[in-house]
Amino acid sequence: MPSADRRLQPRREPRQVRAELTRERILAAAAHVFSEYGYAAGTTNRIAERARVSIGSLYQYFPNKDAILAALLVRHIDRGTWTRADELDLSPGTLAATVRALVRDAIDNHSEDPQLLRIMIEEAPLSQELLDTIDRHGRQRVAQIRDLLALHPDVRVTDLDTAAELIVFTVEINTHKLMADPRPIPVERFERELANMVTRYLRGDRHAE
Amino acid sequence: MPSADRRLQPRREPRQVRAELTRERILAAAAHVFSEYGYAAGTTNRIAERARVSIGSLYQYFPNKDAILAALLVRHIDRGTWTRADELDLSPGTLAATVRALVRDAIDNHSEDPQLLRIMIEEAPLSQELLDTIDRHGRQRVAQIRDLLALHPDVRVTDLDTAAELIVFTVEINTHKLMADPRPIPVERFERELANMVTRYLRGDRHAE
DNA sequence: CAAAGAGCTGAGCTATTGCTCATAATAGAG
DNA sequence: CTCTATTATGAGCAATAGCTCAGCTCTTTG
Repeated sequence: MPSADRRLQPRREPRQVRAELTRERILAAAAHVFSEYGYAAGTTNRIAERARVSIGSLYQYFPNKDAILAALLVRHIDRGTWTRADELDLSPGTLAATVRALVRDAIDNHSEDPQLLRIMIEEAPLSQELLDTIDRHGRQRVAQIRDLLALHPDVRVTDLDTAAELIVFTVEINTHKLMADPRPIPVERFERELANMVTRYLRGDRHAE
Repeated sequence: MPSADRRLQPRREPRQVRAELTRERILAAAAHVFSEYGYAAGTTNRIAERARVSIGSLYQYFPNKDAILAALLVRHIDRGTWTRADELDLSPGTLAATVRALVRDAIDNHSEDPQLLRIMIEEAPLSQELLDTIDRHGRQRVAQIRDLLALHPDVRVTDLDTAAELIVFTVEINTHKLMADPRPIPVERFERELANMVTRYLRGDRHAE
């Protein structure tokens, strides 16, 4: 299983509709196969078979197996995550609602194919390039949330940067957990408690620490 | 790469000291190799080589590759996690300190070989049996924390079960993240903010929700 | 309606892996 | 010291993976 070739770009750009369709079929099949078998056992032959495409065709559009998963991941990232900050209410007394919107957004963004998402994040041998892309998006999101927190009058947390990082990660990872859990907590309860935790944290408090 | 044989027990129980040492060397080597290469690329031959043991010897004590990682995981679990509940202070006004102790404990428990731990949890193809073991321990821990929360006078959260599950997972996973992060937050800051979040959540508050 | 290029096919090559087994070395009992 | 059970060895097998390439079919173009 050599994968010395680290290119992630297709070796041939689709020029006909037919080709575009094939590429699409491959990606769709890959999503199914990875999600069902995991990354290691999700073989390229299985993917090709499921896409009803020959293995040769698969390798015309993806230089190697990693590139297929990378394409799926990039596509997911590009679909965007988290509500845009400017659509949120920043008037006093609205923190709970704001946080709740963020939590709900995270849930929505992960309810599509949680199993695939888990595999992409946990099992995939990500290239450095891809890791950087993910990292960049992560930072961007953290920065966005930090700015949001800075603007909201109800936020009384001292260390804004750490707080932003902490809640972005916590919300995201807990959502993953919810989706993957074989016996998950009911969504409403989960959403409420997670939002409560974040809200109370951000509000700070006047008790003795 | 067949692994139809799902046994996790050794095929031969060590009866001489020499054998016990060999087994130990294999496990130590496996920890290194998995931690360095990941599960898939951490081949049994590499492990045997690192342990300075023939591949045949390896297969005398572990029926298959999965069993090696399983043994490492079980060993980690058995080392125990989280402070015993009865050592904690339950008098009023001590919630922050209590939570902080729990957080610190989680950090301590994961600082040994975070990379290996990550691989065990994320990359390992866990058998149902092992999954059940992990699940059981998880439930036990959640139950333990829930009982603790029920006893503490400062805790004002309504849904105790959900709260316990939420904070156990959140603390653990955030600790993982901290360890794995290429550019991690300073530990003290991390510890403080995470503990703050949990404490404030548990305290509840009297603001309008 | 050709010619040319784009797209597709799948048998099979190469590499690698998990693992076996016949054999040798070593340890401990009597 | 001898005999037996235990432990160790490593060449190599069987399985399977990722991936190539020579030749085919289909589209497009002029």
